[in-house]
Amino acid sequence: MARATRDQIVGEADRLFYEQGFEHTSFADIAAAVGISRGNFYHHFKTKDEILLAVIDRRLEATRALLAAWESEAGDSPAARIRCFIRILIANRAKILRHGCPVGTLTAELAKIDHPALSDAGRLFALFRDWLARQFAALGLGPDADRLALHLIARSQGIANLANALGDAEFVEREVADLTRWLDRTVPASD
Amino acid sequence: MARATRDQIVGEADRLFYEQGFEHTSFADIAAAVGISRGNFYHHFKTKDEILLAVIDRRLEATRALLAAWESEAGDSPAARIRCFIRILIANRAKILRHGCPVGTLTAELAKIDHPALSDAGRLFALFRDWLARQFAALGLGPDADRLALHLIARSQGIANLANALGDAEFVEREVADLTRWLDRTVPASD
DNA sequence: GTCTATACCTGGATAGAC
DNA sequence: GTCTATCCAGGTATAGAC
Repeated sequence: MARATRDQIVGEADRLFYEQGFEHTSFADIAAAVGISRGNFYHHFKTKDEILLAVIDRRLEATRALLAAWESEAGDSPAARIRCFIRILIANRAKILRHGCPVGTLTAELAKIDHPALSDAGRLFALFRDWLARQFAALGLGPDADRLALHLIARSQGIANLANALGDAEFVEREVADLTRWLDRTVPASD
Repeated sequence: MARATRDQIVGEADRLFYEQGFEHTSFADIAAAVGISRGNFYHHFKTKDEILLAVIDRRLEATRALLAAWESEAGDSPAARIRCFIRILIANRAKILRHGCPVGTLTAELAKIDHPALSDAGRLFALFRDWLARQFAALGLGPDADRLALHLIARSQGIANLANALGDAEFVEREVADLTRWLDRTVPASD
């Protein structure tokens, strides 16, 4: 079954790009993780850039599913939805301490090596940005919605970044608590 | 003169590691930038890790000098000194938009490839952390000094990170203004 | 669709002449 | 201290058998 092998390749590549970085991960690494030969690998993907784009697509799809899950999970409350976003720092704490934020580290790496897929990776940020902005707008903060969304993403990035550098789990909890207080101060009391 | 060539190598490596990343920069790149042959290169540095350590040392030295400059520049006001720290985001804006924060991106890269020099790079963060904590302590915020220092560094990292991803200079100025207001709220009115 | 074999290149590292 | 020449490992990519 062609699809199954292809999906496995993309899945392992996704994990390895996150854990070891894009450049640091070789075809041999991915092939070994899937349990296929390097030759077979090329039957599914011609170049490394091609598999990077497939990984980004996979992440985009996963992100859309995540946002949809938060919407149904948190019901009609935009503030509760935003809290779902903040809570991923806690839920994924262990991985973030070791490998940082999947979106932020990939974007940073692609920016550094001036990779053409940088703009594609940027769409991951845009997904969160637009979704968060919609939640803030739903709270009646329309004029500042995008500004607030970016602020929140920047704060999250900073926490993930430093948590990764320090390896300090307590720091994450303290900063998440601080970020939650910021949200409470920012949203109208009605919510 | 041995020293001169060595310093040139470290200087160019420092720049290239920042602009292109550590792994992405080859000996050929550095040698070409300095204008020497690869063979000569090895007369000064035996391994790539050796030159990485030299670059980190150089950055540690430069950071100490920077902090000392801020201390004399801002006189006896700890709050003014902290504002110097925040202002580097504005002063280095152009470079940050293109390559991110030199400290944060190096640390993130070394963490991702599990490089032994990660702890050495961590000393760069520690330098800022301790210095900022001392300033907050001087403001009478002793019990929270380290917490506040880390919060400030995380906020800066987030701004640099997202600025790099978005390529948006206006975002930096908005967030720096926000961070400055945070500082004004945090420090006792006396200062 | 999967494999083995292999071509080709880049990058880190060494040897030895000058 | 600087060079040229060279080695070797690992990484991308291709050819072709099964």
